[in-house]
Amino acid sequence: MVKSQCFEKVGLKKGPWTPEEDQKLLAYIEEHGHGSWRALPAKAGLQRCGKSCRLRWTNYLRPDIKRGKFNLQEEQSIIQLHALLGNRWSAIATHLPKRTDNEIKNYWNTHLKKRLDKMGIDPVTHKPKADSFGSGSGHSKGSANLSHMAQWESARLEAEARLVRESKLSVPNPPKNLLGSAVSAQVSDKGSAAPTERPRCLDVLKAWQGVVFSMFSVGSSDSLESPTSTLNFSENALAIPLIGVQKNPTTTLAFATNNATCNSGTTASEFDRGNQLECFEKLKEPAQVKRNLDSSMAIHDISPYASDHNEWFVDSSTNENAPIIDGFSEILVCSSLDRNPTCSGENINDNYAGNLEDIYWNSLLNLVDASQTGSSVF
DNA sequence: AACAGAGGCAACCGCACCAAG
DNA sequence: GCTTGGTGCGGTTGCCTCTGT
Repeated sequence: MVKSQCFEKVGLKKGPWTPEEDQKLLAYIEEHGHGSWRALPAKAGLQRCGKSCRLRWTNYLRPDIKRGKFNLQEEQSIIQLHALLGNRWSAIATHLPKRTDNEIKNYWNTHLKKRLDKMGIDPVTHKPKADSFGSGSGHSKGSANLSHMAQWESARLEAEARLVRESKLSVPNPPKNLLGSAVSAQVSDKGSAAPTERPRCLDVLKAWQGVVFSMFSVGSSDSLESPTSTLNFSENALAIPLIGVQKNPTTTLAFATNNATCNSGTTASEFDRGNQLECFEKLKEPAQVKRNLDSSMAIHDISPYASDHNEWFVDSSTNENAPIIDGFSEILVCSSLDRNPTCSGENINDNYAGNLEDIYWNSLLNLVDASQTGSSVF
């Protein structure tokens, strides 16, 4: 199948758009909506191909686009989402209101990628370049679980995308009033369902954020500029939790923060083992974990840009969510029994220890569940 | 002031996917 | 089931601006 590409057509203009062209395109869409992009240029009196018009509209002219510098929160979200989703810029863009996939992609390529690289983090895998996560015999279970989280999130995003398409079909060609509301595929899905709705919080992201991003926050409020935090990786241990350990060796277990059965308030040594096992049984039941995740995703509508957003970012000055991080750290430290005298066989038997990494990741997933109950953490 | 190199970003290109016929 | 048109998406290019010499 050979399609005629728009650039093959003679007489069509390429290159930068002039203000006059912008005006024509804007005026036309404002009046009629875009409808068929292919037919639009002729109707609008533009010597451009439809594709070029669509690109100009979605990346530049759309009224709901925020331009200018990315703030720290946006940067953090991009990094975390990229860790989960890879180069799926449109999916990432759905979680960054008013930012286009193109803009995010450019920002990643020109800023964030280099910055991570400088910090010694592989921008593709989001692991330290001297990989201590999945060392030796391939990836750790943690990586695998993270991968599952990403898969779920991917599935959800795809479902969202389908909804977008469906909603577009049901409301074709929204006219004037489309301006001022979300228009793009990335944004309109939420907008069409409920105009005031913010994009849903990526609950997986929240959990991920709470744990992973602490690595960027240690010792610097502008963590991304701080290469020191990345130097804390040690062999065979997940680095992030270890940072917590270094900060507070007698921390509390809070890895299932809001689950009455599984929760906290006890120190590592006090932690009731029956309680642990009951909790872990729940956590380790994949269907349960997935149900938790699904219901969390279905119920919650907490934007990463909500006013309480900072609650689940690590604030290195106040250490607000340190309990979570430290909780994980405790677990992970205990996963390396030979290195940590506080995790002797008295406290944790071998089988249990063998599953600790599972526990870590399942606990991460459980954090998602915790947010359902109105956690103060999230 | 002039030039060169680097960085940033808008736009292009082509593949992939989907729906309609 | 196949073809075709429309659109979405991610990678890449090339122009413009900034910065250093």
